[in-house]
Amino acid sequence: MLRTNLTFLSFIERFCAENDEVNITLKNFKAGYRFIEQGEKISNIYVIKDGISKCFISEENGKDFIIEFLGKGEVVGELEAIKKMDCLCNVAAISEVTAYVIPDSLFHLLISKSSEFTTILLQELSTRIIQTSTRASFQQLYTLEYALLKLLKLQADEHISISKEDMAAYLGISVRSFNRSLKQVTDKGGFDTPEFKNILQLSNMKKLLERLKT
Amino acid sequence: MLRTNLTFLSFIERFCAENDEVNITLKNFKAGYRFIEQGEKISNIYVIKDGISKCFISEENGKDFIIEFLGKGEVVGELEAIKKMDCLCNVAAISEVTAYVIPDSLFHLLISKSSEFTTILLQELSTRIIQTSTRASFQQLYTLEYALLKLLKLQADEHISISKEDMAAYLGISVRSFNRSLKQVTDKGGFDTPEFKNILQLSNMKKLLERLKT
DNA sequence: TTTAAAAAAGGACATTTGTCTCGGTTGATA
DNA sequence: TATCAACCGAGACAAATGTCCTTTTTTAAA
Repeated sequence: MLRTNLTFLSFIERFCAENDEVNITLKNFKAGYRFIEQGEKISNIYVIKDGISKCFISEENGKDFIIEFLGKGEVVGELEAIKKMDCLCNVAAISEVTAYVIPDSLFHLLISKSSEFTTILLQELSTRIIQTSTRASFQQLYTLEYALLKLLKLQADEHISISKEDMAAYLGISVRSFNRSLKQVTDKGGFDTPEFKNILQLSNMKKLLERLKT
Repeated sequence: MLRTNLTFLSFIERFCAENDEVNITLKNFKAGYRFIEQGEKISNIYVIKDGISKCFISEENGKDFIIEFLGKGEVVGELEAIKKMDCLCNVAAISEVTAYVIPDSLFHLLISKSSEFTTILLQELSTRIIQTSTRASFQQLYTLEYALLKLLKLQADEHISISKEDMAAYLGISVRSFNRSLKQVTDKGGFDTPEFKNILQLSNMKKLLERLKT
């Protein structure tokens, strides 16, 4: 659920180091800041150097669906550059985020000049298709409880914690349903370790943080 | 829902025409034949020349989820070649299918030697991500009735018809729910045109066909 | 520390979806 | 044509989920 791509990140950092004059900058975003807005035009690609973002689609009925959480080395805006289209999703910082900003002209140049870059990009896009498809299938065909369990375990494994609102949006359900399933899962036991208590407690604090920063 | 990529197809056909010696063959699959099996290893890429296939994931709980219906020019097996992994999905012919079979060595060669090919491939992968994400969001956040309407309209637009089982698997629901929603939709009217009656009637025949061919 | 305001959690009910089952329909065969 | 079998559709009930509203908890201020 938290996607990363260290290969991509090191490529960019090496490229910056080796090309002083190059037109890549670093930007900082505060937690909560939405740095890409669905439907708008962009002319840059962002590569996350640090922090966690969420990439989500806002549907016309007012609901949000989180496509993915993005961590180190993940790219945003490359679909828009390749397809020359308006932004498909919103992207917002969940924690403090630092990102490389790459003009799309340079992005296209890299594709045409560096086969190493192209290979990395093909890998990245492939991984996304695989993950998106696998998840769509999983969430449609398994019970919520099962999906929730998986989500909690992932957070434990990756030592992160995500607000309840975001977890619900990721699962495509209401917060009410989320709470209900959470209770079921915890009642059945298995999650009364200090680690999980921490994750759940942190989930609440995340909300607070988001509010403070906006 | 029925994806096609005419650019890809013409590239391959032109490439074959211009390179007599090239190691690309044509294969035919009868309706119903599953030419790629989830979990197996493959060493070819398939490009559909004619006919319609379905690409689906079989989950461990016995349920299937249809990722996409693939028409002319769509590629299969390229993720597996790029990521060097076992097959993510099953792919089965729905109608009679003709496909170009391309060894993955040639596929990799094309990526490294032809920037035109690479561009087409990047476009294809991007389109897939966009479609998969958009659909996942839509199906999670809208009512079934809404999704069903969209699905029926698409079939009318593209002059195709798909079996009820497959439509249900595409929507990630049981056939029972599918029938229920279908009744709701038709009761509310708007679908009593001859065209839609045809589509629904054909849906039943599709099932019959599938059975005959296996 | 107490109190008021805001937010999160949970109860109650309605709606949706799945499972199991039965009855009617269709098609094949004698 | 009569009969059987397979299949499809839908009823009945159970389980899951959403919406709305009340209760509880948390936060902020006096």
